[in-house]
Amino acid sequence: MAKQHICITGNADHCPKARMTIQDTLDVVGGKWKLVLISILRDGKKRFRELSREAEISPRILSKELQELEMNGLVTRTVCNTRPVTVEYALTPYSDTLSEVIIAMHKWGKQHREKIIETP
Amino acid sequence: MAKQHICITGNADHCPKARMTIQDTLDVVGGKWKLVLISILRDGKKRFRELSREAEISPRILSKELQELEMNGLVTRTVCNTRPVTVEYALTPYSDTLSEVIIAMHKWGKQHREKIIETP
DNA sequence: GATACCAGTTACAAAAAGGATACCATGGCA
DNA sequence: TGCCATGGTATCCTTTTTGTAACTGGTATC
Repeated sequence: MAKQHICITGNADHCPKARMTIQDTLDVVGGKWKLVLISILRDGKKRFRELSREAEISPRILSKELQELEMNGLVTRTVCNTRPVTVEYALTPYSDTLSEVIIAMHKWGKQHREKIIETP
Repeated sequence: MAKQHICITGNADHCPKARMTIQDTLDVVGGKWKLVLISILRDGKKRFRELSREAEISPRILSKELQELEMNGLVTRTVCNTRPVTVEYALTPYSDTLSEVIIAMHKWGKQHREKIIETP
């Protein structure tokens, strides 16, 4: 993750547009968890443990994924001064630009599930 | 890959829709290469070596990814009886259902690239 | 015969991802 | 004082994914 094959020099000839832009997206939001976490956070902010439980993801991985999402400006981390300190994770406005991707994947997953159930 | 967390029994209460459907999609089309390959094949059918060169993917991985895509009904494999045997890979009609996902990811990658270039 | 291209496969290595457990610090409660 | 909960981190280990290099087998070309 975080490698960027963004070619600023712009020799677009050997840099087929479609392939590269999709790889750029995957660099930021690819992998097993990032889109799932964003999709969960679309229901509203959550705390660390809540996310861990809802996504069924171990603290270690969750911590790493959230840091990466934060670095890419998709998620904010807020420490609340409650009695046992709690931390809230929420989506940034910028993450809204991913709506189309998430909605498309959500729709496809739904229709695909229906398809493979009716034709076993 | 190929694990399915599709819960046919349908206890949807502990099966939050958005999360699961996105994971279903990732099971089929997740990973580093599948969407890239599909995106390349949208320009038209390609042979094995062509794909290998265009995606800069090694034969071993390419072979595996194509098999998985074929198993999921997204790609067809056709052996042509040319002199050195060639094999053509093409998208199936069903793969068109992924258009929205691919186009959305393509658009996002493009705009994200522009964003991070202008704000370094 | 030597070379090269086709479509892969095999064996092996490296890296990434994932999981389990223990641990830290803070503070509330009994 | 001991025990719980919070949000993590550290350590160790296993599994999965990805990559490299070499190789097969067939055909065509030089």
